[in-house]
Amino acid sequence: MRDAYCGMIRKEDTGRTVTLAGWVFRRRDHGGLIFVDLRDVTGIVQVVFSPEISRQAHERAGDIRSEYVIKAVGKVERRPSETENLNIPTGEIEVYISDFEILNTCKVLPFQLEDEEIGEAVRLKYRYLDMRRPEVQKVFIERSKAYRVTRDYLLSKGFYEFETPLLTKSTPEGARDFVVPSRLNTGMFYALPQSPQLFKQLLMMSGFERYFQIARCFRDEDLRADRQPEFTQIDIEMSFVDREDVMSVNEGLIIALYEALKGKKPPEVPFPRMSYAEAMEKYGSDKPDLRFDLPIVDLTAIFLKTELGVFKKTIETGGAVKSFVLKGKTLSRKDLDTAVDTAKDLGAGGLIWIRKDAEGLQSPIVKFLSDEERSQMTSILGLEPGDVVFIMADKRPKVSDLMGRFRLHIGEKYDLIDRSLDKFLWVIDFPLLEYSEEEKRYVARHHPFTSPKEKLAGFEGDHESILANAYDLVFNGVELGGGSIRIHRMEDQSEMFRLLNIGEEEASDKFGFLLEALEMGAPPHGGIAFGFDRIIMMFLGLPSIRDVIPFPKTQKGSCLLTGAPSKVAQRQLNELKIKAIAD
RNA sequence: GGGGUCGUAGUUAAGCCUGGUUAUAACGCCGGCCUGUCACGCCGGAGGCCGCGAGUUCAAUUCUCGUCGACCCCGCCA
Repeated sequence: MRDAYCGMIRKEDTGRTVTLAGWVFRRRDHGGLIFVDLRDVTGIVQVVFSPEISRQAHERAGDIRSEYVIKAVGKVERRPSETENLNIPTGEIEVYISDFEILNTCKVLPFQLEDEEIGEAVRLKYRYLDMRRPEVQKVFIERSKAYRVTRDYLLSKGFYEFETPLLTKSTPEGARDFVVPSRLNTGMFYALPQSPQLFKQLLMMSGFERYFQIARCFRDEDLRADRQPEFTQIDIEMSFVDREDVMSVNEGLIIALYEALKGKKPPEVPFPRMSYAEAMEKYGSDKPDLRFDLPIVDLTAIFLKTELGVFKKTIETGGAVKSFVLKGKTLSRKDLDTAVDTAKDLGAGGLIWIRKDAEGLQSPIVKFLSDEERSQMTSILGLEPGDVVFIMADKRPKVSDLMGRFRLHIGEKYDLIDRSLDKFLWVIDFPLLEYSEEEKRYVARHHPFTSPKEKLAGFEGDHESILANAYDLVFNGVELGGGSIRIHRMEDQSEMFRLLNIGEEEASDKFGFLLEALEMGAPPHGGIAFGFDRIIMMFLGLPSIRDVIPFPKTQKGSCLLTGAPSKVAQRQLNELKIKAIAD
């Protein structure tokens, strides 16, 4: 149909007669002369309709409108020198059209493609138009590149690519399942996979040793800027490996993706590591953003004998006093009051601020502090005039979490985040278990097949002190992925179930097939899964995961383009023996 | 489940706090003119259930409540 691409024509093609096909991007009708920017997937080129070339083509070109689809034949010519457009790659030439054909017309669009400020709802309703925009197309071309880089890298490292079932078994633990009714088995349901976790472990038991899948996963939980109910993971599992093996192979994958999408090497290789304990202590988060330094300092030791009521009470009941210092910013009394309000919005009981000036420490509470407390604070925090200390006191895990979120808020608000930096971080040594208030028992922090760093047999101590052979990769404060070395022996798995308070019957009912496989020569194995969409989003510097998914869902989980989810015909429900109990 | 922001021509916004005139602008659209534009230019024109419903009021785009939708966050989720 065509023999040249719009965006590829260069001055070297001068004199060539080309047949182009594409969309009318912009039209500049001068009456006697009509310019059209013709666009295809490669870019745009200026085509000229002139009565001196073809009276008939020029006349008909008057009817052309935005986004008409045309095929046009013409001769490539150098532009007159003063009319070159150096802002576009094809700006040195133009194509004089001798004949053209309108392949399709186009109604007036609901929004202009060149308008960058269109609301997201309109863009999603007409996503196919939104994706006509070159900047949006670029995202998905980069995404396509990322698939290829992933496959090239993993295949070159001896991995085999698999597909695992989408219609699978609902398993407890983890996220809420999307459920699919089975017509052939009335009253029974499949679940869409939250991840291919159990299948990839079974493939290790099959002896493939290195598995990967670019896998669609489903989780029926509330959406966020970086969370969609269906998303894509790079899912990986390896046999006869320890933690170092998994981390180094996968660091290589992430570096390859970073280089492909950002066109440069990551700043720090190998990626630095931090224990979960340190991350929580210093940054109040298991995914610290290291692009700004605002470390949290524990002041509990200073205030062991304090007269200040809040601190005294908190410390007596086993809580902690945490702080960080904001340097180099001038905060008014109003700014400080706003900070207190923000802290309360985050869920803090309160926030204490102390300002250091030439005379000393200024704060509503400073009169309750002893001289020693003041001087210790000044020296431990290295306070200088102009600094502001923010302090919270609360129960232990809560105060870290609150300070972590407050740290992010202050970092954001006072523009402390150096956006030119990219900070990778492996977070390791996660706790194996965490207490679930809801279920009144310990649950696996990662999943129940994660191996502990030490033997569980006979363990009777503090459940929360057991560390897991697990690792997360964090990038600029966002979790890109995580994984673990798995339990591969049945006796260790039984110990794990004992700690989780899962009975033998329940275990065999829910995961029997996996447990049986463990007893039939399961090799040591471990793996990781990365959020593919998140990687694309982060490496392209985009603010939302919706920007990198062709047809994403809104925050309420609906698709504005198709109208999903929707009601289904009564006949379909009848076949499934399903009755809706609410409208 | 909870907290917050937003909803006005096709699009993006102003007006609303402090109720009352023909609801304003830009882009887009339609018609006319234009042979060197590239966000072409100039002249003229059309286009509104002010998201929806109730309430307050002589009077509501404007105030109140509810509801629907979009977005951000907490819970939830790895």
